[in-house]
Amino acid sequence: MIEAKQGVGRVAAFERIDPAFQLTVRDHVYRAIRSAILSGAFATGERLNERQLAEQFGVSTTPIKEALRQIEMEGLVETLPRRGIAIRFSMQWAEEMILARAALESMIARLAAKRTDKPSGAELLATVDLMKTATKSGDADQLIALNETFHDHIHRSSRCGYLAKLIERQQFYDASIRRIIHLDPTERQKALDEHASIADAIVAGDADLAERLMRNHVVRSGETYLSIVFGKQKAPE
Amino acid sequence: MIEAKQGVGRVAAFERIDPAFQLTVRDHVYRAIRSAILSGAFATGERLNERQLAEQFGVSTTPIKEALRQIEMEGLVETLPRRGIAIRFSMQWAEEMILARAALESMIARLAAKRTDKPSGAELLATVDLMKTATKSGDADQLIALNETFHDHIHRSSRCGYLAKLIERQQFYDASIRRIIHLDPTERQKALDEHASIADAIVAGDADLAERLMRNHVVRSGETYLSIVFGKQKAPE
DNA sequence: ATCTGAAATCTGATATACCAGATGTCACTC
DNA sequence: GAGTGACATCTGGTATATCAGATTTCAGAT
Repeated sequence: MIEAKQGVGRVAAFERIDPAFQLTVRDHVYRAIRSAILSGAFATGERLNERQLAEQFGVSTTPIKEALRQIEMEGLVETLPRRGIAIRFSMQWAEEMILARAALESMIARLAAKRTDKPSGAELLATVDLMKTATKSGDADQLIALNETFHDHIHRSSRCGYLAKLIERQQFYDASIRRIIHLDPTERQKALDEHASIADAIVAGDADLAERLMRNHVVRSGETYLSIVFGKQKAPE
Repeated sequence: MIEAKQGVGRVAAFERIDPAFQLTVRDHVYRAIRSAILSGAFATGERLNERQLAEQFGVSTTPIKEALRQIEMEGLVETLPRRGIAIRFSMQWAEEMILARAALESMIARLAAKRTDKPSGAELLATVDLMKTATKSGDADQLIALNETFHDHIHRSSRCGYLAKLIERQQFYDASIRRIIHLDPTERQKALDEHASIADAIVAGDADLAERLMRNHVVRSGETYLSIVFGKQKAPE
């Protein structure tokens, strides 16, 4: 008995692995193609070929087909039965993805303000504090990670699994682009101020304010990304 | 030459058929399974089996797999590699789908108010007039069709292809449920009033008002659908 | 030179076979 | 009787062959 107790104490605390975590060929292909499209590797209207992709990846067409169906559901390509697969992503598409994310993220911020509790609020404010430090030191990688943590906290506080998943699909820029942005001290400061005021609004339970601030934040930072990825300024409305 | 001219004049004006219109087995399966899930044919957490589905539909597993990947991207099922496919749709999921649609549809209404022009505005108001007539006569089928026309007009005025497509996927009720709703005169009148004021706001170019009205309309009518599909009232917030 | 349309060819769509991880069963051990 | 682990079996994942619509090519007719 004593030994058993000691044994339990010594056992390494292996974390439970997420069943959906294991990497399938399909998932790898999905991410690779998606990322290529979003980074602008293909022109709008350009055709993709299932067999050719299969050959490039060195796999059969089955996982390619499944990945393409997924990418199609995201609206990034269009499948024309027996004719081909055409790229749909464009600057306009990217603009609308930002708007979609702004709409959804502000909705989730509103709910988070209504549903958050003390401990969650404290965590959110703590994250903002870490952001303040990282902003001063200019640690881009840390800021990128904290940014994700920040939005994750809000998603969790909102208790909206579906909305959170939907928002994930509206992201068209990756870490490499984010890093470029966070090199600019002015941009870093703007983002920090916005994050701080959003956190305050949520903790204070001010749903309307949180919603408005979040939308402005997503739209503004989205436009900054747009100008980097597509190299031109969005026309004012 | 003269004959050619006459010929052109006599040629029936066949419309160009949409290449994506033809139906594939995959698409049929996609719609059938999606519809079944949304109508509550499966309990949350229940498992689907690819082989079994293939047998039921009388086809191979390939189109089944592709359809399931699509449905997975909509968040209605979750694929656990080598373990199974689990239903995720639930009342909570439906609530969030309504919120997502409210967020997106209000965003698109805002843009429509900014971007609409004279002829489009006239069409929208004309649609509302037809709705008034149909509401009085209580023609449910006509109302359902006009409802779709109404929202389509707004989507087109907004010039947002991506957002419009995204919104389509947030619909969890079908014509049969809509018909039940439109049997209630009170509900019909409410919907008509909302549609009329939304149209007015858009035509007047009042983006903020159009946005607010659209959101309230989607949330309110969504809750009515919820109570029908899931048979209980949503708790007030 | 232009037009026609049959045939070659390209593409995605579907069917089938097989692989490997996950799960369940149950004889065997202690 | 409780625990163990080999094995049968179930599931989705992947590879391959074949089907059929769409497009292109190009010889032959005008």
